[in-house]
Amino acid sequence: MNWSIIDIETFLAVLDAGSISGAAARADLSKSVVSKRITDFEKALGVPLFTRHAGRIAPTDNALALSERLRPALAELIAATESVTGSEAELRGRLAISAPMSFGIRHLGPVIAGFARAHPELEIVLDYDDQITDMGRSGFDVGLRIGHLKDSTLMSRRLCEDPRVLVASPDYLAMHGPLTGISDLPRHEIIGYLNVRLGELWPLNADFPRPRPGRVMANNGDAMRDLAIGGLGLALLPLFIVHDAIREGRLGRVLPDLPLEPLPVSAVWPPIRPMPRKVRLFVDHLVNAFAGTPPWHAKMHGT
Amino acid sequence: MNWSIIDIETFLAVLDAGSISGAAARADLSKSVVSKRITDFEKALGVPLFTRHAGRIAPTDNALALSERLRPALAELIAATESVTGSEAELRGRLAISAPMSFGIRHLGPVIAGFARAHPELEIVLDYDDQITDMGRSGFDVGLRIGHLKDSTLMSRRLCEDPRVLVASPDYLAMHGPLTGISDLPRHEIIGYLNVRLGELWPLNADFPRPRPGRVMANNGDAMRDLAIGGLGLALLPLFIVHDAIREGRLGRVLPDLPLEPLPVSAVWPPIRPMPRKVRLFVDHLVNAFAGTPPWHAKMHGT
DNA sequence: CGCAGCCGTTCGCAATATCCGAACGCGGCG
DNA sequence: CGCCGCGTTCGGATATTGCGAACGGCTGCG
Repeated sequence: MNWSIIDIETFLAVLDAGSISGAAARADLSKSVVSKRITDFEKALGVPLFTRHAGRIAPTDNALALSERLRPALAELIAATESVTGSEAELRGRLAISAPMSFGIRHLGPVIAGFARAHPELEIVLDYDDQITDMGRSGFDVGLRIGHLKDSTLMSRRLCEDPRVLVASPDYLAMHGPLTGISDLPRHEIIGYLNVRLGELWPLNADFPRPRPGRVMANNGDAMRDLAIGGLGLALLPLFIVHDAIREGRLGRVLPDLPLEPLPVSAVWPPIRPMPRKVRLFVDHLVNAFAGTPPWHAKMHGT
Repeated sequence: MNWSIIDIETFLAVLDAGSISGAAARADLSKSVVSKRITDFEKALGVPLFTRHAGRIAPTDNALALSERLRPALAELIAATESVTGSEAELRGRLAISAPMSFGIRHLGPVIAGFARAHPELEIVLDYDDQITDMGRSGFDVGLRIGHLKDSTLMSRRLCEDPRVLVASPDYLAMHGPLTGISDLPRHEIIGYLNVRLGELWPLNADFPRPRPGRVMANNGDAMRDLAIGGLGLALLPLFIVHDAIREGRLGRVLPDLPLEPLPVSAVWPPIRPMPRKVRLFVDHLVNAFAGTPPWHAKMHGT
């Protein structure tokens, strides 16, 4: 047997990145290293894993089937080695965390930094991306999710709640007319969220009047807010994202009596048994950090 | 993560061998390499895996628990990489075969050599040892077994039958008196088989008269035959082992009407799903090789 | 069309990792 | 006591790995 764990991890990284140079950039390695590892792994297996088209690669069917089998086996191998750190030993290995970008930028940095300082032998990988990652496929240990959970195979724990408000800029309203009741909604556009169709973004009943899909969209809340400030449409956004802009008058809240339920913020993780200690400790850390008054509540009531 | 597959395999090999030098000898490596790999692995995990007592090592509880989890995960990882060789690709990797010594020496050499020639990229590891190996722990892919199978968790396939006969040398009989009926049996000794107590070796009912355990024993059929030729007792042995000595008059068959059923010869393998292709092809090869008249039947009827 | 940019592959070289064998200390045994 | 077998450490030789440059191919743009 002449392949290594690093060969397997490189193979999976190239699959996930879709290219050798992408995987190399993520791992801070040179392209030639990644290319050579893939070639060596193919040679060890005796079958091609990728087809090459003039500087482009595409996975073979064999490669896709192989990855389906390698991921859980590798995860178990890693979990086994990490499980052997007894209850009193310090955390080791890698903790990979995914979180929505806007939430992560604002509220997770110091929380995670505190955890990292408490566990100096633990490697932390943070991925802020609003795109819902498939926990089983992407190799993340823990994710934070805003909204109702759709993947019932994951373990989850509620952290806090995230209220949303419908907003628009004064310029937008001046240009597009009044919005004084729900019957005005269909005459307006709403800025799109790239990762979710309007049907899912707009949380109220199908019978309830709704704005039209807008001609602009973005893949995170900060960008959506800025487009709304720019007068490009309504925006339905978490309060923590628009709080400052509302206070500064760049955005106004519209239809404050809309029956919008707050969204839950939860930690989720794959159902590996036994639960990896690093995951348990991190989730506990999150729960403690968000216990009581969430940060944005404190700020809003302090002004 | 700074351990490798080789670290894991070395760790498991040291556990199985019970010592660093034992594992080094099996792998044809120097002691210092194995010692350093264990130390490096312990360092990577952050916990000791072995306690050291003046040149002796003993596994910690952590080590034993870890190995229970690592073995199946590693086996799956290896099976995954070996599964990707499509139906038309040649076999690769390693096929580890265990078989009883006397049977292996006589009848398996050319069969396995033929298989190895047909699959030049496949590494073959042969272990002839009458001691029953625990397939799940020892890392063998296929085993041959003579006798009724006791491990119902293994997959198995019947190859042929192995008739046994009770024999003694003319010298033994001249010295110890006649053996003309079963009532004479308790007056005689039978040569012991190291891996099996007499209760299991003697296949007939407990009511049935039986010879006494002899003062000599061996761990394989060839040695037992030679002890019988040397006049040290009766011996109950597969026909293929004593066939030549009977023909040459060095041994005589006694009580030919004893109701001894032939023993089944089977191939066994662990229930990995999907069945590794190399195992399937090898078992098919064995079935073909032993189809029809077993080799020892042909020789006996040819004289 | 030419050019720039991006892709993956190959190559030579420097740095790093691995393996070997010798030496050492320890415990058990005769 | 000496011998043996055990595991550990060390220096040196060998093998492996990673880097960066060069290359060819393809695409998009002016």
